[in-house]
Amino acid sequence: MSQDQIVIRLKDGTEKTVPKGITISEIASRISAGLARQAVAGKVNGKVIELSRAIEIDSAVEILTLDDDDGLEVYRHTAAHVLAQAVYRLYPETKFAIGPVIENGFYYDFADHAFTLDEFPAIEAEMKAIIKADYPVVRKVITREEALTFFAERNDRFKIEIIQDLSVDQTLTIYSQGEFTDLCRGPHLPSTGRIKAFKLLSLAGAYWRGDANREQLTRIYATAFSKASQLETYLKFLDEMKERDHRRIGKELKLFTLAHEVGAGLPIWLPNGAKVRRAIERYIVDLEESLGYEHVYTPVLGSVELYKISGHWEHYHEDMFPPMRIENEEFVLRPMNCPHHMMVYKSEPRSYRDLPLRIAELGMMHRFEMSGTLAGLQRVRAMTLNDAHLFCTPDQIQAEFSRVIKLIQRVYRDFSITDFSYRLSLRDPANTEKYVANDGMWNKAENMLRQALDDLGLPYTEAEGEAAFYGPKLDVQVKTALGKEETLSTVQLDFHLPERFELEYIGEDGKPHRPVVIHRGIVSTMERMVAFLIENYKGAFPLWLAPIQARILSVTDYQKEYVEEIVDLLRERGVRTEADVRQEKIGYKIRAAQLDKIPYMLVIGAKEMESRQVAVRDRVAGDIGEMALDEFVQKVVAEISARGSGELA
RNA sequence: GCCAGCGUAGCUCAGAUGGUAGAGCAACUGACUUGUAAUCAGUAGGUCGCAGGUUCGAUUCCUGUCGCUGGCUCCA
Repeated sequence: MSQDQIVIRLKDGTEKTVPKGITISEIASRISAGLARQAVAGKVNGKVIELSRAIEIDSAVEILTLDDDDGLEVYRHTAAHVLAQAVYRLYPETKFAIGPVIENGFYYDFADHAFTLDEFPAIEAEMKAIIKADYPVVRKVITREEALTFFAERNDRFKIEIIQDLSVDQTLTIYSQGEFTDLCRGPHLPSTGRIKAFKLLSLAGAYWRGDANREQLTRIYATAFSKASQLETYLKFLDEMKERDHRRIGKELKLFTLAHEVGAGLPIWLPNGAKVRRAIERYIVDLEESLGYEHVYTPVLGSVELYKISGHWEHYHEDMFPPMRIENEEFVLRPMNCPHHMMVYKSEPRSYRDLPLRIAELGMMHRFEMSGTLAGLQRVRAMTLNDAHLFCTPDQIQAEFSRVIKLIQRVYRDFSITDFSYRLSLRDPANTEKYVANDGMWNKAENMLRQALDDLGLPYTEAEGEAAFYGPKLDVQVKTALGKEETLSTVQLDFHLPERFELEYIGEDGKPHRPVVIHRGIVSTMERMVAFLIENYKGAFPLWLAPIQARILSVTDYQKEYVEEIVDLLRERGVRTEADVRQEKIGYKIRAAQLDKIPYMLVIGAKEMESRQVAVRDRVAGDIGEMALDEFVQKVVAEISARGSGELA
């Protein structure tokens, strides 16, 4: 092969010999004219680069189109630059921070101009003009000095800080389109005209570099799609997600209420919500007791001294309600149940024969959350956690951990929760003062968790800075109706609290040893769990969780007594039942029951009363015909105890 | 807490470039005794979040404040 030829391997595995220095777009043209038209970028040896970039060595080459996630990312990234250019034209005083691509869109952070929503139409119009002008996007490698000079001239403090923070050997590139130039790693579309559909979505404050102590910038959220129809579909999808919002459904179905007279973040559980919560509480307590957990009750108040021992006072102070002083002693509302459970352990001398000791509680806690973060039942200031602390010997950690994972999997199956992921939450290495100091302990705990996860073969991601102050944890992450990720279940390995509380057990050797504690929450706090379930089920709870499981509808007044008899019978058998004997047409009552998402409606007319039958209507399947009353009772009782996955309406 | 937006009957929403407000559903009353997603008629319900200011006059304009929503920090 001649010196000026190289070999490229394409996505389908075929190899091509091409001239050295060939560009990505030339390769695309050689493959097909259609691909050349659709190409937005290339991927060479795993790295995404512009179509205009040349290849000098043998490489694996992939042509990216908007059907590839990487291609769409390039597209949105260029859209972010178009947004910045439009802002630069309209409000030249604006300074530019960063404009990354995020899931489903992108944003750009600006400073020195106070944006309002009213300006969106003008910005969008300018963006359209920039797209129409079809400016080529030109990449240029520059030196650190050139870059610093350039952005100093533009007076852009953010870009200068970014450049100064990059390592000296980092190659710097700038991208220009028309009169606008931005510091950027790239890659980008060949020209602005390639953008077809975009929309500015919202405005938000965001701290520079995510640090609340630094300048607050204005962030514009936006999205872009390859086709207008896709954008439409996405916007419609956002609207539909809002229909799932637990705050909306919680109001409609009278599950809970929030009143400012009571206080922000302090929810009131209305009868319907309380029924759901009680069903969950019964379920989890029974299940835990069957697995050897021991449930206790402990007070929601605790002496400040208790939290000084635990370390909460030192590390968690700011998240707690301030102390109240009484008879020369200070008390706080507890933000976590762990210290009380430590005292359960300490209530008597322990032997290795007592371990593992699994202390559980539906423990109510209060945390001072900033007002701006509160949201329905999802983020509150008073919450009840499905908490437990497993006290065990070091040898038992592995087995206990895996029992907890199995419990999580069992519970998620019973609740039909399928969309979740595991996250190993680690200490933030850059901010160690947030955590209790003991590097040996941290490393040991992190390694043990990682080992346990690998042994179980669970897929997981790692997240720095998400650990509890006293130790690393495994979190189970789910998504809310608005697409935000949140933690539902958590398992934490703790070598710290046993130390602070000087916990001991007498080992086989007759000597005292220190136990290890595993903190775990399975069904989360009752508040967050119910919020999540409302969204997951769109308010249509499966039978075993539904606040009202059956509603008995009379066709006329004359069936009133039989209806009451059925209600009494079902209630006696533990079925949450109510009557609708209003003087309304049956269609009206059925519609009302459907809107209330009640799993079973029993239609009772003269016929049914005569034959002691019930006409059963299923929330999803509709009219499923008549059956004997006893037969229905058996059916519904069996289905409740089977905890059927429920029809996701 | 910070940035932006919003705040009209129980709920969902109209409305006037300043002359004290409407609809549907829900509620209540009456008639209809009704067969698988809305029977008809009537009644009642709001100092237009709250407090100041401008004005002859404000719910509409201005300021402050409270609440809610989205986001940031935080987080079960």
